Amino acid sequence: MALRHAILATLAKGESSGYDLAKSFDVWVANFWAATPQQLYRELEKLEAEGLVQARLVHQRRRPDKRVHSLTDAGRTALHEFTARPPKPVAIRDELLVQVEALALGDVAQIRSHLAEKLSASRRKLEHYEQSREQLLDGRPEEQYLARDPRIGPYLTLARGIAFEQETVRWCEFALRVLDARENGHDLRTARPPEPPEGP
Amino acid sequence: MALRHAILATLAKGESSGYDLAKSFDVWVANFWAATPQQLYRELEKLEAEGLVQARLVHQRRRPDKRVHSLTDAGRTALHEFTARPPKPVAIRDELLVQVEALALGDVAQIRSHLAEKLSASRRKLEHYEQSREQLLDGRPEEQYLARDPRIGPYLTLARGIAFEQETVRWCEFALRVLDARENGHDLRTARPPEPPEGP
DNA sequence: GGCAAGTATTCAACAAAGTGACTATCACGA
DNA sequence: TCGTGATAGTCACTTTGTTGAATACTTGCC
Repeated sequence: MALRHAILATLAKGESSGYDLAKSFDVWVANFWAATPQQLYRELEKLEAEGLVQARLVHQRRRPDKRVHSLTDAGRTALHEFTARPPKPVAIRDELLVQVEALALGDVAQIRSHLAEKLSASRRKLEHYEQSREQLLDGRPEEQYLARDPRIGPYLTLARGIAFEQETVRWCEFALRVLDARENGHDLRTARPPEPPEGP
Repeated sequence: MALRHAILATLAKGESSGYDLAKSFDVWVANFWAATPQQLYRELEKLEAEGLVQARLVHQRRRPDKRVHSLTDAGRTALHEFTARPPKPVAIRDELLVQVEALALGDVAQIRSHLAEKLSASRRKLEHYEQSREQLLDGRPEEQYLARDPRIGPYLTLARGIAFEQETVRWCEFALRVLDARENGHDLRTARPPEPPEGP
């Protein structure tokens, strides 16, 4: 019963269809929770049955009809109660890190290429996040936003996502430098641990 | 079928009992995969049945007997094959971030205290990781380790864990400063985004 | 005019993960 | 000697998550 709260939190920002939700819970987009469309549709049905969410059918001229979901008062209450409970510790499952852990018995060339792919995927994700940030800020200075805008929650989680991906990029670069140096017998003075650069 | 590879990767560092594994897969310890003891014992049974892992019973004088598991050749092969396949994207599930996302409808005071708890938990975890790092390095300079030691895999994943927790600490501090400033109407010039400090 | 790609949702079956309680043994201290 | 806590493992049950479809409409491109 945890995905449901992620859905409620997303609907708190405004009504949306299952399809819209699916896009924002996509693994390539989500910065704090991932889910497949199937999970979302199933959970939305339950939430509706329990009265935490209501749906209305929207006819569209040029597209299939869609069901647009929004929070009910009960949903808002449930969300509030959820935020008051201690959160479960983060669960991270990272197959790439498992592969790196197994480097000694693993296929080093393949792991290198997985690292390289992850690096470019993270860079793309970072660009995407930065765009969302621009949209949220909408030209205003960050300080003003932080001090007053009611959408501070989404801004903070986005900031977390950005920092996480930046860290991922630094770590992939570090790991690749280390592996390169080992293969070529170069010295490692250029392959320092991922000390974060100074921010912008 | 993903936990199994995490188990194989851990056993690649040396044989261990289910109980030992449980400790290193504990949510408070694991830096890339978390699992409960039940999951581990169940998966170990399967791995044994499939011949990827072998177990021997160890009688202990002062403790209950234990079953110590180690990789078979088939297990090593399976692990190698796993590292050659493209990894699934990271899955992160972070209830605290869901709560922060829902800040506008949430219990702000409670969320603040969850952030504060997370902050101190991350600091403890970081201390723990730093100790593991000292143990791995064993007094040698990092460069030498990076260039030659066969346990480079565990070192890299540990480095990732350390960077991740440092990032978590920075973000929690940032979020707490922002919430404080909002509550007190202070200005936010001291609540900058989590720009990483220069490393040690 | 046909086909891919995007929008929008649903079904069925299965695999994996989480919860909570339960059984033991031993060490240590009050 | 009684409880606590660490060690070591098991059972039963429920909830989640994954896989791989199928359906149906529209736009845009070649």
